[in-house]
Amino acid sequence: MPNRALRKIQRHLALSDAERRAFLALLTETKLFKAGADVVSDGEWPPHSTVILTGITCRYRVLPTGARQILAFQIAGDLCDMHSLLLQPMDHAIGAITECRVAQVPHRRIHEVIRRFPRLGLAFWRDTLVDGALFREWMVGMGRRSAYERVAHVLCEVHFRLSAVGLASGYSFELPLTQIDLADAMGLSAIHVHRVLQQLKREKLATFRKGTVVIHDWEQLRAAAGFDPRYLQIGQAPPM
Amino acid sequence: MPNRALRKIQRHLALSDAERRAFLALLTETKLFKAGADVVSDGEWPPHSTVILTGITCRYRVLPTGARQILAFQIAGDLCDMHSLLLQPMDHAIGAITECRVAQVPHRRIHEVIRRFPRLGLAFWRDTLVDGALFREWMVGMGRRSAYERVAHVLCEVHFRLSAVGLASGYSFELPLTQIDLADAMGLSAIHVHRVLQQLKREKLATFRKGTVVIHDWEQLRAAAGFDPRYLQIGQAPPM
DNA sequence: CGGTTGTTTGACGCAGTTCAAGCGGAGTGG
DNA sequence: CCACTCCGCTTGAACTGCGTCAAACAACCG
Repeated sequence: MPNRALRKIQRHLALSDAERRAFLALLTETKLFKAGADVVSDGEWPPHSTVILTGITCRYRVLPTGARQILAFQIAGDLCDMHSLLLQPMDHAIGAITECRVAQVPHRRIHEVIRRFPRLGLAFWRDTLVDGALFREWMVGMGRRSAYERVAHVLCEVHFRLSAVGLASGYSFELPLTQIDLADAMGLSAIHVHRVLQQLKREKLATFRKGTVVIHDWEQLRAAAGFDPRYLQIGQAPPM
Repeated sequence: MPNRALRKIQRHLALSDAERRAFLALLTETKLFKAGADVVSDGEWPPHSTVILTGITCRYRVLPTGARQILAFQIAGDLCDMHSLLLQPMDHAIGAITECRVAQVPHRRIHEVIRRFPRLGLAFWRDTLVDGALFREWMVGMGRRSAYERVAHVLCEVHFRLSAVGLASGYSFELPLTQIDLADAMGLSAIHVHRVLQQLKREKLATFRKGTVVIHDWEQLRAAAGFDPRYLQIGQAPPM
C-alpha cells in the first residue's frame, strides 16, 4: 500500500536506496478512518503528519453560516498535512470521503529523516509547492471560470491525478463524491452541479453516476475546461 | 531595505547571528521594476527566486478569454517565488503593481545557504506553507463569501499584513490598487467592486480612495468579513 | 490640449441560487 | 418481509447577486 506514496515522492526526485528505505520506514504506523470521519480536525494540532494510503480525503472549512468549502481532494500517496509540521494549529480540517487508511508520521521522525536525508526534505517541500499550485488553479476556476468549465476542469484534474498513481482504467475512474461534495468543492449549489452534469452527459463529454466517472470525449472535455495539466507537475523531471 | 524581509523571516524562527548574516547576504543583488512590469513572466523559468524589498506585487494568471485572476498580493519582505526554485516553469506571472525593488537570489545560492543552515531551509518552507494558507483563505472567500464579505475580508487581511511589517499607520494604509485590480483579485467585476466600496463607505466601515484605505470601524469590518487572522501566522511562535 | 486610464452611475440581463416537491435506493428495526 | 426513514438525486419555478452595456466624468500626462 505504501507503494503509491513512494511513487508520488519519486515524481519529485530520484531516490537512492537508502532514501527510499528511510521514506518507507515512516509509513509503518497506519490507521483506518470511516467515511465521513475527520482525519484531522479544524483547530487541532496533531503531533504527526498524515499520508494517505488508500481512499480519498478532502481539505475543507466550514464557515459560521454553515457553508462548507472544500479546498482540495487528496488521493493515495498524498502527503496531506505538512501544515502541522511547521505551522500552528490547523486552520481547516481534513475529512475522509471514503473509508481511508492513512499513515500517521510523528513530526519528530520527519525532522530526523530530513536531517539525515536533506533531499527528502526538499522533496517534501516541493510537494507542498505543488499543493499550492493546485490551490491557485482552483482559485482561478472559482474566480473566473463558469460553473460548466469548473466542473469539467475538476473532472480532468482528478482523472489526471488518479491516472498518475494507477487508479484510473483508461478514461473511467472511481470518484465516490456526492453532488453535494462536488458543489462544495466548486463553490456552487448542488442543484446547479446537477444541471451541469446533465449537460456534460447530454453533450457526451462525460458522465458521473454513483461515484463512477466516465470521460467519453477527453479532448472536448479538456478544451471545454481549459485544462492544462502542467501545474500538476506530473511526469516532468524535477530540477533537483 | 532588506530589514522588512529579515523581519518576516524572523517571524518564522529566531535566527542566530550567522543565520541572519547568511540570509541578508542573499539580498545583495537588487533590481528595480516599473509599475505594471512583470517581475516574473508566466511560462518563464528564471534562475533565481525573488524577494520583495519595496512596493507591491501580485501573482496573476490570464485566461485565454483575457480574464485575469489575481492570486495573491506580495508586500515588502515576501519571498514571492520559491516556486521556480524547486518546480518547473512558472504557471503564473508576478507583476509589479507599484514600482518595486526586489532582490533576485540565484537558486544556487539558496541551495548553498540551506545546506549550511538547514533551519533557514525550514523557514523558507514554512513561508511557502503560509502562502498556501493565504490561497486557501481566498478560495473560501471566492467559493462561499459574498462580494461584500470578500472585499471587507481583503481589506482586513492587507491591513493586518502591512501592520506586521510596519507599513500601516494605525487604521490607515497605502494600497495603490485600482478597483480593477481589486476586482480581478476577488473574482468580481470592477463595477460591482465599486458598488461594494460605496456601501462600505456609506456604512462608515472603511473608505478606499486613490490608493489609500482608511478603516473607520475595525470591529464591524472584521465581523462583516468574518476575518480571523490566525491563518496569517503572524505573531505566533513557530514550532521549530 | 486631446488622449488615455480609472471612477461613477443607471438600466438591463443572466448565471446560478433558493424554494419546493417528488422519487429511488440503502439501511434499520419491527 | 414490510414499513419507515434518511439521504442523495431530479426537476421545475421564482428570485437575485452580480455581470454587462452604455455613457458621462475626473485625473493625469505627454
